[in-house]
This record gives sequence, C-alpha cells and structure tokens, in this order.
Amino acid sequence: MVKVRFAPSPTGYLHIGGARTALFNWMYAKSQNGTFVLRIEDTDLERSKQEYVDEILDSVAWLGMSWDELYFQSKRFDIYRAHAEKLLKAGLAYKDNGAIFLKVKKQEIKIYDLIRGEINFDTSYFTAHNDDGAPVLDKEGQVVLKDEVLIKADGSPTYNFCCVVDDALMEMTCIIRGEDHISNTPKQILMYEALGYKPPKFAHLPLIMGKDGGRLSKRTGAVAVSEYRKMGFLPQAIDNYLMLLGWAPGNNQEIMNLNSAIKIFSIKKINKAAAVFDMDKLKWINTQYLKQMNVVDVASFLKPFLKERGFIDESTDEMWLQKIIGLYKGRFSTLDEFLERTDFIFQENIIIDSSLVLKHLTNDKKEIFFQLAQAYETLESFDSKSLEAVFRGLVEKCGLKASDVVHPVRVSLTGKDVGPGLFETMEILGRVKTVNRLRQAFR
RNA sequence: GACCCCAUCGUCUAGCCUGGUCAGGACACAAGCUUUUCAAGCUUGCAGCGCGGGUUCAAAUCCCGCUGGGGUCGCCA
Repeated sequence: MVKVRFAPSPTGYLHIGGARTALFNWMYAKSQNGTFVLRIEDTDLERSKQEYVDEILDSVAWLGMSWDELYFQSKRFDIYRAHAEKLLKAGLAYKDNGAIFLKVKKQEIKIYDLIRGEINFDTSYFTAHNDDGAPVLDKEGQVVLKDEVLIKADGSPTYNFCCVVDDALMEMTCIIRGEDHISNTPKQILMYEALGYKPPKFAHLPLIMGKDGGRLSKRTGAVAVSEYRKMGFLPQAIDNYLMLLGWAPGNNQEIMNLNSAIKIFSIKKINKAAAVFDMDKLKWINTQYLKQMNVVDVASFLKPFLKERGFIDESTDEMWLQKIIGLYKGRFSTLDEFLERTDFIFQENIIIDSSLVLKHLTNDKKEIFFQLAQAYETLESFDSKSLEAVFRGLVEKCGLKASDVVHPVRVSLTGKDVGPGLFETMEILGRVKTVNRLRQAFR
C-alpha cells in the first residue's frame, strides 16, 4: 500500500514549486490507490503563521487535491522528544548545552532514488570545511564530524528529526520532494538507522526555475498559487501545466486532466533535469481549458471576479453576461486579459488614447458619426443585424467605405482599435452607451 | 570552495534503459489563408542532441574526461 505526503512549512504562501511537489505526490498516491497525507511542518513557531496554514490548505484544495490525513508537527513535540530520549538512553545521542545531538561516525551512505538511481554520500563531508575546502581535522589528523542536532537548545525539534520520526511513524512508503532536499537525505538516513526504522524510498523532483535560469522568485514572476488564482487561471490549467514540468503523458498529448493523468502516471518517467517555468505556455493551456468550457461555466468562473471589481452585481442580466463571454471566447487566456478587453462594456466612461483619436477620429468622420447616432437612437430593434444594415446604408449614402468607418467607430465605442465584430459589440454595449459614445466622439 | 544532482530546438518535452526510424510533438517566433480589425482556427516555415575522447559496422542513446547550469553546506524548513 502506497503512502506519501506533502509537507509544506507555513512560513509563506504555497508557491508553484510546492504545488508541483504536492501534485506529483498526489498523482502517485492516486495512481497507486494509495494514501495522500498533508503534513504541516510548523515547528518554527516564530515564522509559522496561521494565515499561511489556511492559505496552503485552501490552495491545495483549490487545485483539486484532497488529502486523506492531516497532521501538524507543532502538536507532536512530545513524540519527537520521546524519540530523542530513546536515543539518549541507547547511547546514540548526547546532550550538550541543552540540545540533543545524534552522534555521527564516519561512514558511507547509500540512498536509492526512484528518479536518479543510487546516490552516495560520505559523512565526512557533513563537517565544516576550511577556507581552502579541506575538512577540519583533529589533533590525530582525523576529520571532525559534525553531529546532527535532534532537539534544539530551546527544546524544539529540528526539521530533519521531525521529518524522519513522522515519515517512519506515519509509514510513508516513498518520499517525493524537491531536489533541494537531496543533501538532507543522508542525514535523515542516519536518523532512521539510529531509531531502528527502515528508510523509505526517495524520489527527488527536479526544481522549477525562473526565466533567468535561477530559482523561481517574485523577481521572475508570480510564485504563489494564490496569485495565479487571482490572475484568473483555472486550477485544471495549473495542474495540467505543472504535471508537464518534468513529466510527459506520452503520445504527444499535452492537454490532460488529473483523472486521465493518474491512470498513466509513472514516477520512474519523471525527468531529472530542472525545468524553466514558462508563463506563455501556462496561458496557452488556460486558453485551451477556457475554450473547452461552455459559456455558463466560464460565466460562473468569471462572476466572482467581476463582482469584486464592481463590474456586475446581483441585478446583472445573466444572458447578457453570457453573450459577452461568448463573443470573447478564444480572445482571452486569463481573467486579466478578459477585463483588459471588455472593461469598456462595464465602465460608464471610457478613455481613448490620444494616438487613437488622432489616427481614427478625424473630422471627416464627424458627419457619419452624427448620422449613425441619430439613426441608432430610434432604431427599432437594437440587434447586430439591424445595426449593420443601417450602418452600411448610411456609409454608402455618404460615399464612404465601410472599413474606413468601422475602425473609427470601434475606437469611439471601445477605446481600442481591436476587438470582436463591431455590430455584435454594439448590441452588447446597448443603445444608450453606443449612441452617447458616438456623440461624444467629436466633442 | 567542498559535496551532490543535471545536460535534446529560445522554452517544455518524446526518443536514452533494450545503440541502427529524414531526432517527433507543444509553447513562442515568422509567413500565408480567413477576416471590418484583433484573437481564434487552418497551412507552412525557423530552430536542437554542449564539447572532446573512446566502445561499435553503427552513438542523442553505452563509458570516460571537460565545460556549463542547478542544489546544499543553520540549534530555518
């Protein structure tokens, strides 16, 4: 029976790298019909915050990962202490300055990694080194090994110790975590051995890097899952993108939901090399999911955001909103982009960039704008077909070309020189805003 | 610096284990079609096995070295 865990520390928001680690753990558990545990590593009482715990739990759930068990290390301090005492009694650990240390002797440590194969370490390298890189030696010329802290002087247990005790007690079968933990692994193996527990298997995931090749950070873009949520990414899209970072479903398939993915997921097929996070591809995937969704679902996804900005309220016509979404489907990859393109619909007044005014709202268009406003004001049915018919009629009468008027009108109505079909746009905008904006164009 | 990990188009990757298909797909980019513009869509194009040695009839694939990148060196997690 497979059992794995995601063990975040609530000293910050869940970031995209952590989310991917959680995802691979979750996918592995699900693919093996195993158990997925969420363990909050809040042993650092100073830095751990409840708001981060809430945010992490919320983000994990939002991404569609459900956990079978939930633990908080802060509630298990007595367990860690008991284990330390046991080592003390067995003579494998000692007390010094209030802290409890595990004695480390020189030895080779072999770890088996499901992704990387065998990795070998020598405990001599745990020691401090001189400036020239040589290990510190004692009087007899032996390397001075640095013993591992189990319990700190303030009585709180160390990360490595809690991790080992918990992973052993919770009977984890495989530890899937980031590559940055490789160097912790030999220290932890030592603790497993001292405690008399059999070490689990390990799988160290390649790291996710920013565009600059360095670690993913705020400098290279958003890192918190919650930020992506606010930007209007769909959880399915983020899951899909994240699973592609270091793993491939095969058959040249890329768009794949979690349910299908867990059927074919294999931990051994995970890549060894670090991957660069590519926002463009994430956006593209988000677009793919948005396009697969029907307007009703997109509407319910968008609504909370639109409400928050005061763009819509309870009285907003549902059909009207769906019509807008239908018109813009395929034209936006995230909520942010949607708002960027449709703000003119929701806002009372628009600001037209002066360069667009200069280019499109030239005085020779004044007359046709006047006539259009006049005609639209009294047009019986304000639908795109009628609007277009009137438009073409008037334009021809004025001896103008439709395309020469379409763009200026679009600019006057939307403040943009690009967008969906002009007449559908008018229909959605409605008579009042359309006529007013046509009139205001030359004021 | 020491130790550890890694190395296929600009990016994500398939192929590597079990050497022999013009190294396949996707994003991005470019061009064309379509169109009142944009986007979408369709078509096409550009672009890669880091370098050097081996092993072999044959190497992206196996071995070694180099170079390059990343990670870790806390009584943080």
